[in-house]
Amino acid sequence: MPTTADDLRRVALEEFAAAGYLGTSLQQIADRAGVSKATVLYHFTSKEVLLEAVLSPALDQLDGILGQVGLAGLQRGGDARTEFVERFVDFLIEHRSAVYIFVNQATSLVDIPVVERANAEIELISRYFEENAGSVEEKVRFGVALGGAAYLLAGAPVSLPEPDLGALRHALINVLGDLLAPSSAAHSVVSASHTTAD
Amino acid sequence: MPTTADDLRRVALEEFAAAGYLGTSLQQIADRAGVSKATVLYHFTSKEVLLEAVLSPALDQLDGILGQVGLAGLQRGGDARTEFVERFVDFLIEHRSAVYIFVNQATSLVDIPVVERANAEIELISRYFEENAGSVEEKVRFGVALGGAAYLLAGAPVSLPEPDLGALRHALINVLGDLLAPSSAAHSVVSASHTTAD
DNA sequence: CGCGAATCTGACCGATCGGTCAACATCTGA
DNA sequence: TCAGATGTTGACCGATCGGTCAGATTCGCG
Repeated sequence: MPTTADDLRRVALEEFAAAGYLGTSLQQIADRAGVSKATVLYHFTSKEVLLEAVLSPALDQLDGILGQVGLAGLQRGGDARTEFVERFVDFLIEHRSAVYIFVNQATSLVDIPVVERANAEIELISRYFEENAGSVEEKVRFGVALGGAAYLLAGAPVSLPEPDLGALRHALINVLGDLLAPSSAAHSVVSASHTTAD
Repeated sequence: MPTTADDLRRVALEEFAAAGYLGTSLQQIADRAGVSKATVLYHFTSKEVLLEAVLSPALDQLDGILGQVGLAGLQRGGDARTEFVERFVDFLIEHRSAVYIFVNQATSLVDIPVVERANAEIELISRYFEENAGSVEEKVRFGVALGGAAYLLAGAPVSLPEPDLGALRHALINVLGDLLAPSSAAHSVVSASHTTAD
């Protein structure tokens, strides 16, 4: 059974992603969770602490992915890249609300520790892709992949087949695979065998 | 010489893009423009009207691009697509702050007419790319291109060579050209002849 | 049972929000 | 010159914000 704190984390995640951190009041979160505003501030000492509790699980998992794949392999672009893309897409889908928050609202959420942690991790990954040939374009490719995926996975007015996450995952792996391929060769590096049927 | 209304539009555009529409108060805009808050509300009857005045020029230009290129050509993917990509990238760069606002803050700005107009235009373009083969992946490619470019052009933590917009433009045309190419063939459809030197 | 810890709440606080208004300054053309 | 339009301002308004606090309620456990 979900505890009150769990409910509040879940509701806050949805509201922060849909209406924005600044656009969501503690009163709204309390109402949707069926408790009073004072209860929210009992479980989380401030709105910032609530945001941190909402984003931290996603950032922890991102840390894990970077550790497993090994960032060194991303530079020269071997199998580590294709493996990274698959794990990265699964991460983006599973934590799409959290990713949307710290990708699309980071610029307006300065001086909040958990947001600065997210920015640091994004910049870290970006640097490894950058150290390949064609520095500027490589950076652009990574930035477009990250920002584009976050935009697409949360409320873009590009009506997607919402329940069919499998097809979305397949398409994202292909598109991001192309974007993050080490050179301009090797299209569709992820074969259909990795995913369910088209 | 810039009028007070011009100053307010310029300052509001920067603030809305940097701190978000909800995160920017009329007092901040007034202070940065060197006038009182009441003066802001004299020139623009409400905060929403100010937002509309800030976003409308970009949306008008987007209308113009769609009219010139001709949306019909985008479906079958001929020369119209490559021409569209170049015009689109120039539009994204020139109006990057406005694009960032109505791409990354649209979900939290519901029921605001100018934002709904922006969503309608984005959805319109998306539909033309969708009617090609591979519906889902085509949509994903367009969504990633738009959201990614908007993310990259405004404050992404992917430190770019800021003054060198020419290199950025070149890279974006290549990357978006790849993403929006009608099939999985024809990499780097935009040759170097279209841009300045590398 | 009973008692302390954990949970929850309504009332309240200062600050800031977008917006209104009457008064004042400045400019313009007859 | 002077009257009306235009521009600007400080004072003020109700509403809502994040956050505090004392007290009520419920829970776990000897």
